[in-house]
Amino acid sequence: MPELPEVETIRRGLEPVLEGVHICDVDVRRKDLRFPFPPGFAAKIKGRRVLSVSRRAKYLLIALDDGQVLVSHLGMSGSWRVDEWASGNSFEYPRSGKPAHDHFVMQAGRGGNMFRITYNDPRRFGFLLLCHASELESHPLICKLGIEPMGNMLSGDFLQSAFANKSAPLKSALLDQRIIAGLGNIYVCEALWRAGLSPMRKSAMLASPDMQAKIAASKLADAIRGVIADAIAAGGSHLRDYVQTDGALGYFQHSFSVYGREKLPCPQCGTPVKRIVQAGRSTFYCENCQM
DNA sequence: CGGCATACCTGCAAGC
DNA sequence: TGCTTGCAGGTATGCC
Repeated sequence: MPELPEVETIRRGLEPVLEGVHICDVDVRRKDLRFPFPPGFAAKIKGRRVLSVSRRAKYLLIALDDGQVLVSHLGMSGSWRVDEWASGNSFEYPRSGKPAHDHFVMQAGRGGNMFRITYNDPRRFGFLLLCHASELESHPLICKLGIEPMGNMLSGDFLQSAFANKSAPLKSALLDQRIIAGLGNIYVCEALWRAGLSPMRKSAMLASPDMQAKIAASKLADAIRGVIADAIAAGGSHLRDYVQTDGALGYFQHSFSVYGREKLPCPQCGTPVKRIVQAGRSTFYCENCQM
């Protein structure tokens, strides 16, 4: 479910709830998600205070007051939910009952407010781990990540040097987290459509020194930045108060140009959108607009 | 090494 | 209606 814009939206929802809370109870309800929980996982979190909620690529980073960082990756179906209730009462689930697949629950308080912060993940491709802040950058899952698509590094020049000599199609290269970290299947499809570039184009074609390639690379960088910014803006508009209750795509899913729109008309030219499979993943594109 | 298929797991929609 | 099938937004692994 979540690509970078969804993770950023969840981060913005969690930040005002979590910052400063005292974690008074932690409940780990499975022995594993994608990875096994290490022994003592809950005990290392219990009693801590949350300093900040940040993000690197699709990873949520919850910094604790003893130097540990709770790292959360949502996989395909993970989400965080916050329930608030009045201090002094015990928590009660709404009448609809306890949701399935709540795997990790923290109870936390700040002032007179009590929060229950729950990680839910039906497919269990996500994971939670603890890492010391000083070792985060060298963590095997983090250290190979490429640049942030919202950061200053992303430019036509960057793409030209990153794609030089790469034989992989643009679709695969953009999904490669070691180059740009945080793009997933949806936003790669959308960015390529905005840039008017075929997902099958060899990446190296963008790296040639001629003006045409330079323009295409720069257009692609702008398209990536734009599609991510638009999706975050749409996700942000989905925030209610301080709580983002799930990892839904917000309103941006209503403005996909090609993703999930096989046989529907291209918004630009009306040609039916094509679906193909590349490296085992669906690719949606317009064969008329994307060359 | 790069690039691709596969595995992990559950839920859901489409098709019969 | 109820079953089967295929597909899903991510990442690590192993194979060529």
